[in-house]
Amino acid sequence: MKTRTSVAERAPDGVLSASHASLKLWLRLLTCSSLIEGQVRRGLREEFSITLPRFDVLAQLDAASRDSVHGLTMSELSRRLMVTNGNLTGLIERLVQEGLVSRVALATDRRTQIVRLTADGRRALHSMTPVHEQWIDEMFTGLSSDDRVQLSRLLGKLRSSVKRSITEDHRS
Amino acid sequence: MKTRTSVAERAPDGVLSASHASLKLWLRLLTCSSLIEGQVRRGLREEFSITLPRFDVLAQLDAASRDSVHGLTMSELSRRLMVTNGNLTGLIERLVQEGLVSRVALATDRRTQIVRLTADGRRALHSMTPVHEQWIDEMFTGLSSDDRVQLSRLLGKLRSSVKRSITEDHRS
DNA sequence: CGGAACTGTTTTAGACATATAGTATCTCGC
DNA sequence: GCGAGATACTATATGTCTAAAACAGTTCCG
Repeated sequence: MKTRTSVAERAPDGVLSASHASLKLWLRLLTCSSLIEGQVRRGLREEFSITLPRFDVLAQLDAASRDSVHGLTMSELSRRLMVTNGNLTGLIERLVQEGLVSRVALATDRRTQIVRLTADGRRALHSMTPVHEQWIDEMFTGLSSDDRVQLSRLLGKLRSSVKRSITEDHRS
Repeated sequence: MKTRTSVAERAPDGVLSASHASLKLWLRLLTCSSLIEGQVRRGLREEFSITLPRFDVLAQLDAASRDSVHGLTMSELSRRLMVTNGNLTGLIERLVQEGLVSRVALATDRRTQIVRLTADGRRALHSMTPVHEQWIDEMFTGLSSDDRVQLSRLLGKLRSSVKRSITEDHRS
């Protein structure tokens, strides 16, 4: 994680409230995200003795293989997982030790490493995904079908807004 | 963070799609959260040379003082920040070193430590909050006023749903 | 060809984060 | 009072995580 809260939720419902609208929205988003992530993390640890980052790596590799791509480079993987390259090095190293993932240098460019799921890795992942998905489903039960559609739409819109704000942003 | 992605976003738009609805929603939520958090983290580091967790501590303490509470205990603070007690110990230790926060034992119960903003801490925080809020505002510009109301409502609903799922959950 | 710039990865230093175990203090029932 | 349990916090071990620097291999261009 990473941290969890960012600024106090409670604000006086007076004059300042309106200007804090975005802030409150962000805090609410962060709360949901942290709660869900915490549950998933705990579940993975207790049921499968694996950490969330490692699970994420396996899941991304599996998804990539379904797109008929044979493994991913370190850079591509770190981009998809939204973590830094340096972070990934250690993560993959541990997964290689555990035999869940293989890492081989690309012949045509000896700088790049191609990471793949091993048979063990794929097997392990497939034993976890249904349970993982069930946890998520359970946490979302309070939302109606329409709610989900709306939420998905709004989050998509937010993602675009944030990304635009990031690319335009060249404060430095 | 903590990690960022959890399971691949792309899923075949075929038969399985429907059952992955919650999963996709969760990934979208996590993406938004990670993007925003990353920007805030970067901004705080570049503009103010402070980390997000430390900023969060200061903000929580300030918010608590506005509620006419004189400081917070370690436990209350860790609850509000949604981090473990052990984590907070080191965090506060560093903030005390920097002189932004003070920590004194409660006379009536020598186990509990009361944490407060120092004058320096309050000053530092108040120089950061307007800028911080502006960053958030900017990232949310793509959402209309109505979008925000809806998103806030849906996230509130989701939060309840997740919390209920957590309290009911006694797998072990 | 041969270096300059670029790209892909690893290394390093420091800060978070969790879970678990341990210490100190308080509370309550007897 | 006094011990059992509860509570508040700290210590330890391990695992992310980032930013920045270092390293290695490629490409580009004169």
